[in-house]
Amino acid sequence: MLNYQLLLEEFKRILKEKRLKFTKQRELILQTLYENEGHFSPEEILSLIREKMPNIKIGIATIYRTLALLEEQGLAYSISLGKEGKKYELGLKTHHDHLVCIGCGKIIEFFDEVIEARQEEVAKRFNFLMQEHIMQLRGLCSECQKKKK
Amino acid sequence: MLNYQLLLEEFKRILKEKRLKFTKQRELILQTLYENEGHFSPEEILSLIREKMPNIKIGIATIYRTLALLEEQGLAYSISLGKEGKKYELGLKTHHDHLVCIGCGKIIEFFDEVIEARQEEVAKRFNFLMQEHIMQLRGLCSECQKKKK
DNA sequence: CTTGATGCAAAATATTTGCATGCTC
DNA sequence: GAGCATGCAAATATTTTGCATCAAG
Repeated sequence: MLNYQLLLEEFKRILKEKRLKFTKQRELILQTLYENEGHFSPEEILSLIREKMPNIKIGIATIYRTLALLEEQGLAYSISLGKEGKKYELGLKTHHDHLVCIGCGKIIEFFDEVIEARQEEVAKRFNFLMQEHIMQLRGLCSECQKKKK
Repeated sequence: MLNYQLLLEEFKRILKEKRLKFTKQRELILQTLYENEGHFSPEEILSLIREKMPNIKIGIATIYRTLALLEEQGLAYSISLGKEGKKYELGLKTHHDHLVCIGCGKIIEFFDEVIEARQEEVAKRFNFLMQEHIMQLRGLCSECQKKKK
C-alpha cells in the first residue's frame, strides 16, 4: 500500500499546480479514504470524519466538492453497481483484483499478469490512457458450492 | 446479439414464475433497452419511449420500478461512473466489458478473448464457480487527453 | 491583502412511496 | 373478481449552488 506521506505530497503538489489551497478539510477527506479500506458514499465519509474528529467543522458540500476534485485528479474514483449509490475509493492503491463470493461475501484478492498485460493492450487499442481498472469475478466459493448441493 | 423474441419470452417466463404481470409498459422498457445500443438513465429511457409512442401513458415511477425489477432478474445492468448518474443497459447481451473515460464519462465497450479465458482460469485456480464478472478500465479517452494538454 | 474554500441553507435533481384507479390473469 | 401495476403527486434522498465569511498563500 502506498505510503500516506507520499500520497499527501502528491495531493499538495497537485493543489499547488492548480493554485488551489490545502485545507484541513481536504486533508481529512483524503486521510479518511486512505485509512478506511473499502468504498464509501459521501455521507459515510462525512460520518467517519465527524466520528474521528468531533470538533472539526465540515459540511457535506465540502465532501462533494473535494471528492469531485480528487476524482478529477485521479486520486480517488467512484463506482456504482446495482442498487448501491455512488461510492468512492482511494486511487493510487497497490493494484489487486477481487473474487467475490455471492454466497458468503468472502473476498479473495488475486493478481494475474496475463490479464494485466492484456488490459494495457486493450487500452492502447482504443487510444485510452488507462489510470485504473476494476475487475471483480463474482460467483460461488468452494464452500458455498458444497452448501448448495 | 440475442434475438428479441427470445428475450421477451425469457422476461415473460420470469414474470410468470414470480406471479407478476406482463404489461405494455414493462414490455416497452425492455424493448427500448433492446433497440437502443448504449447506456441510459431512467429519464432518457422515458424520453425514448415517449418519442416512439407519443400516446402511451407511462410515468417515471414505472421506469424506476421496472428497471429495478429487470436488474434483480439479471435482464439489465446499471453502472455509474465519474460525474454521470446511474445508467442502465440490457443484460443478456453478448458479454462485454467497459472502458470508462473519467474525463467525459464516455463508455466504450470491448471484448477480449484472452482476458475472458484467463478469468476462467483464475476462477478455477481458486475453485470458484464464476457466474459473472465486472471489468472496467478507467482512464482518459483520446479526446480528453488532448484537452488536458 | 487577494483569492479560493467553507458552511449553511436553499435550490435543483434524482429516486421512492402512498394511494386511488386500471389492467392482467 | 382478486391482486398486481400504474400514474400522479407528495415525500425523500441526493447533489449542487449562492453567498457571506473565513483562512491559506
